[in-house]
Amino acid sequence: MPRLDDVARAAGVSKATASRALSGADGVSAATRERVQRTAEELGFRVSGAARRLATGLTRTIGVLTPSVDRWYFGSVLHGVADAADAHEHDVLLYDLGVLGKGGHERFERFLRRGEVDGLVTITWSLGDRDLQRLAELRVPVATVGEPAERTRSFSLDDDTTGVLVTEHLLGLGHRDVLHVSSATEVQPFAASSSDRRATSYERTMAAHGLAARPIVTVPTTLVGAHAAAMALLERPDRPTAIVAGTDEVALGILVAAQQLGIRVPGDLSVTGVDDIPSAAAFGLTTVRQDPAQHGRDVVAWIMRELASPSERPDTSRTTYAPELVVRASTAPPR
Amino acid sequence: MPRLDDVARAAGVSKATASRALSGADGVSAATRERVQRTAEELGFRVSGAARRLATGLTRTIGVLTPSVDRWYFGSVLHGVADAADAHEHDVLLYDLGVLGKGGHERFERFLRRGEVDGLVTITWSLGDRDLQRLAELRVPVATVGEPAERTRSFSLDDDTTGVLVTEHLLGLGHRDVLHVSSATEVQPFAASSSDRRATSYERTMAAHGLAARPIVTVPTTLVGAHAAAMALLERPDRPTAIVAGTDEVALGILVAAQQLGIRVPGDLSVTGVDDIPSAAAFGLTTVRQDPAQHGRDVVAWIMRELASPSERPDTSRTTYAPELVVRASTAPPR
DNA sequence: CGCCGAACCGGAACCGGTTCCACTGTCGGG
DNA sequence: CCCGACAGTGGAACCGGTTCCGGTTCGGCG
Repeated sequence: MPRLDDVARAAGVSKATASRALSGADGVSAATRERVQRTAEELGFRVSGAARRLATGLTRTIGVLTPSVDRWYFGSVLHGVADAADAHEHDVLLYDLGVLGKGGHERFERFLRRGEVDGLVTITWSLGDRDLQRLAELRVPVATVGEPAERTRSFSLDDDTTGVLVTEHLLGLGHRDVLHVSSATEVQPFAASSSDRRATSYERTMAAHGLAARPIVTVPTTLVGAHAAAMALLERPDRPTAIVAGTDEVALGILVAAQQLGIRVPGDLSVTGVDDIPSAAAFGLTTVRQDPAQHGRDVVAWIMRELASPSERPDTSRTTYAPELVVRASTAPPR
Repeated sequence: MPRLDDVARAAGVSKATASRALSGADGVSAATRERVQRTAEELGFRVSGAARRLATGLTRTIGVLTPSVDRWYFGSVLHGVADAADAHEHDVLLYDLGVLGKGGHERFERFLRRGEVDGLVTITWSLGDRDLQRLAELRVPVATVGEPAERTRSFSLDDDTTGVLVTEHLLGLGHRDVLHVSSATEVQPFAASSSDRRATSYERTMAAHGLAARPIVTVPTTLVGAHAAAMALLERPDRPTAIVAGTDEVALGILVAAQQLGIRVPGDLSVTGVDDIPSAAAFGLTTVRQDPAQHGRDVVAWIMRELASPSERPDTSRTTYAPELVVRASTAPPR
């Protein structure tokens, strides 16, 4: 494996010049640079990242702390992060903390001990407020995506509006008896969790129309869990004419349950979700769209800016994305 | 930020001894080791990964090349890889090549130029055979998961049996007119792709029972795509009594289409899938279970073994996992 | 024609660990 | 009692880049 020294010698220059020529720094004549680059190419030279890191102190790596990546939302954010990082010639170091509680925190500790990154993005649910505080002390740009955070910069859907959007939509169709089904957060949230804020925005909207909000029903976040809970819910005698679900997974759980119980959607029941996961389209689910991959790209863009010109005091501002209502076949006027 | 030197000085030993003490190498008395470790702890010392890498030539990192991680299968494998890698104190470097064709290959080239890993796992669809060849020349353990590969070690579901399992199941229920719906592979496969082999195993099973296999129908891999195709398919007059789908996503697409067309499942139509994705349970889909996360853990275990004691010639053996039939409510005897 | 500065380049000092090798002291065996 | 083996330790040479600093060279200007 050829070293920089070899390239330098072969090109008839010093290591210093070879380094400058290859890294694109100036102080090298065009001719020399060209020659060095060609020799490097011929020799099949590859810079040693380790050596470069040691010398510069920069890793050209950004870390991602996330709950299990096998879930759509987290995977999507990660996909966006990877995409943008790659565009900036940076690597992505993945720390999958797994389902919270189950060893996730030890993994986090290991990251703190061992992780070397230039920037860090944490995805919703990964961490509690105290942990975020410790990250902030890491002296690298840290951002959270999926939930507004106190301690760090954050990128997230404007949850205060999602409830308004779907509820208004249903009320506009003539519904009066609208129930909100929220998904249980699996971890102690920072301040008010996404699901809480989505629920609150539903309640606010109902109140604004002089309607009584039904008590929020909370079900598991997974499709299976939501489905099981929905089976019980839909058989209650006081079934509403419309349900605002906190996420698409919950909404789909309800859809499946309804089908199995012979309740027609949207004839007997209207249902809305939030997220616009890929299967939502297939099921004709009316929902609120968000683009997690884009959030991922945006957070990387911010990190890169921060790396290029660090802001004096830690930037803890929040970016919220406007939700977009997507009307499909799961909502209709009540019978 | 304290350096090893500082720790050594504070503990009254040399850098050499401090290094040995902290890295767990022997040649240090228990007392000294304990003392050094305590001082390191007190000073908040963290080894510089960059320096360690430079000195040892080892990155303690394993790379993952994958198509978009926002899809369940890929995300699940990655989850398993991350889990196992963490257990072995290794980091995970993610290279999300994205949807193939769309710049994925340039990303691959970048990886080749820049990626420094001790071991590499590539997930199905990431690469063609020629690329795999180039990876094999990288002098690090390489394994493929999700599909048997010629050039590398591989871990995958035994696709030659999945078709047997579900087809036998349907025939056992009394079905005679069984159709196979396959999903289109998005990239040129190595040899015979998963979907091809699943299809073949269906055909073989039909033949073994003296039944005519219907021509294979191919639909897009995504739920939406499959759904659209299924809408047309199910309205044809020669609708079969049972459908063997190549994946759960396709199966769900069919399920949704059936529901919208008023075709009862399993009354009018039985449907099976493959994968046992999380939502399969909620939909009561009869399917073949596989555990991608486990494959991910296994591949890491292999890499670790290979790192500990490299085999002489490249190990290109294949591990195949026995598929497991999960019977749910989407299959029943034909009417 | 002489002087000055910009452009280019080389030498050498890092970056922070690991590891080979030589050295000391101690202990068991002959 | 002496010698060899061996455990424990320190010195120093790496690993492979980047970058500071100082030295040439050369063109332009007074």
